[in-house]
Amino acid sequence: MDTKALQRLQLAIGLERLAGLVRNQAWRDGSETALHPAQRGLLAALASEGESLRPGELASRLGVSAASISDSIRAVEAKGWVERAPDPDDARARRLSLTDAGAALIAELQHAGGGLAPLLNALPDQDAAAMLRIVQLLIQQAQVQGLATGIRTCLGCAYFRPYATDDAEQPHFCAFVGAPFGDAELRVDCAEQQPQRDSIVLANDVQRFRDGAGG
Amino acid sequence: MDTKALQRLQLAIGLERLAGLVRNQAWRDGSETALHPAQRGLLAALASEGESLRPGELASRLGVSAASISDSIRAVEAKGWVERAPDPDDARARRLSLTDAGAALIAELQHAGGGLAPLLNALPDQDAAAMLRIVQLLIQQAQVQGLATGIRTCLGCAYFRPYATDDAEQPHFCAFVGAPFGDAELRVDCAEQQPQRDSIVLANDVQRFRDGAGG
DNA sequence: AGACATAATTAGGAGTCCTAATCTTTCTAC
DNA sequence: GTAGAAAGATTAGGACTCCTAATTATGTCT
Repeated sequence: MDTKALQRLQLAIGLERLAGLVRNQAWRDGSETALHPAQRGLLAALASEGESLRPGELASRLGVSAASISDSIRAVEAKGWVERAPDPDDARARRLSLTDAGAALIAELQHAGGGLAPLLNALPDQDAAAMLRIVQLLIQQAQVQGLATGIRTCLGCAYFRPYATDDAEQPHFCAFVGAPFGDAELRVDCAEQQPQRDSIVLANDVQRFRDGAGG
Repeated sequence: MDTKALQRLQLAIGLERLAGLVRNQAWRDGSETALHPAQRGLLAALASEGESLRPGELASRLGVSAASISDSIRAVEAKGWVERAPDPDDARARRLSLTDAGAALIAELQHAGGGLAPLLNALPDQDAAAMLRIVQLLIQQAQVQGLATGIRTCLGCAYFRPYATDDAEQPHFCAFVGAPFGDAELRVDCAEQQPQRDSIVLANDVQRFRDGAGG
């Protein structure tokens, strides 16, 4: 096996174990309020949205099937953290929103940082920024393959202009907020994200983003 | 929320989604042989070991409880991929080994690369190497917190000498194989790994590894 | 020999996922 | 305007991953 293949295999093993860590171990911090990532993600999505969401939106946001989100909704509804209401615009649909208890819980969890935060806080700033950029690349690649289509990253956003400035510290530009920014401010879940209609449009810029050095 | 906290939150969200991708979506590639990460990890551990393993070793290697590994063993045994035999040295224990069918399956899966490989192959070499280094840091941090104790990384190895050479390309040194190497050759699952007895010993070197630049 | 520790398993339960089927409502052609 | 297709949500059924606690058998130490 050549060096590159070995490297990718090691990376795959590492990511696999990290993923297992995230979904099986790290969230069980022993506290009363420990919550499985699926349920936490559901509450977090509602909290970040501020508004109510429909089950279908939630499913695509979280990357699971409609049937699965229905299961998770039942679980968090039974615990009194979300409410279902009919959708005034579409009688087929429902609107989900956080109860006060649910809002308080997710706020507390995000403030406390959760099981993964201690790992990430231990990361040097430079590595955290690098990781954020790499995560964008991986997610974008997943989107190209039809996975993870609901994730609202900068790299998949119509407003994103990678390496559009001359400033090495803040090389990117967001056409929505009209401001330059750097790798450290990249977003993985941006409420203002506008999915690119045509992924070809930014192909060149994305290439530069891939190269990482602004080249 | 300050910039740093926001960044870590975005990173947490991104890793969370990536973890979900790995464990829920990416492995379902539509092929007949698609295998859940838990079962694949079990077979891969046996394959990389070459020898038979005991359930307990497997459990610590994969970071799940003994009861959970028992479940997974039942599943792969029912499919004819592993065999259980009594352990000659300890009548309480069992030895697990791959059947021919199991060995063929895992070899095929690893050759094909699996669901995650296309994402990783799309990553520029430099980013893959950076990622490998960061993954080591995250896993080491997890180990410090008592999670993921069974993962055999360079950073947790008694033979590892980070930044022990003057060569910027191959700054690290492995005292087991007696050779210098770079970030791209870091191992996440090394059969020769010898866990450090005292994590204090290499504290200074690890600090340099954290800083990333060999400084 | 007695006490304790260790290896593995089972029992029981929560919960995440999936596909397929069902029901209702809305959209789209004719 | 109405028939048929499409879309939103749910249920049914099933595989499976996890856990803790209890159980059984075997080792080890004094």
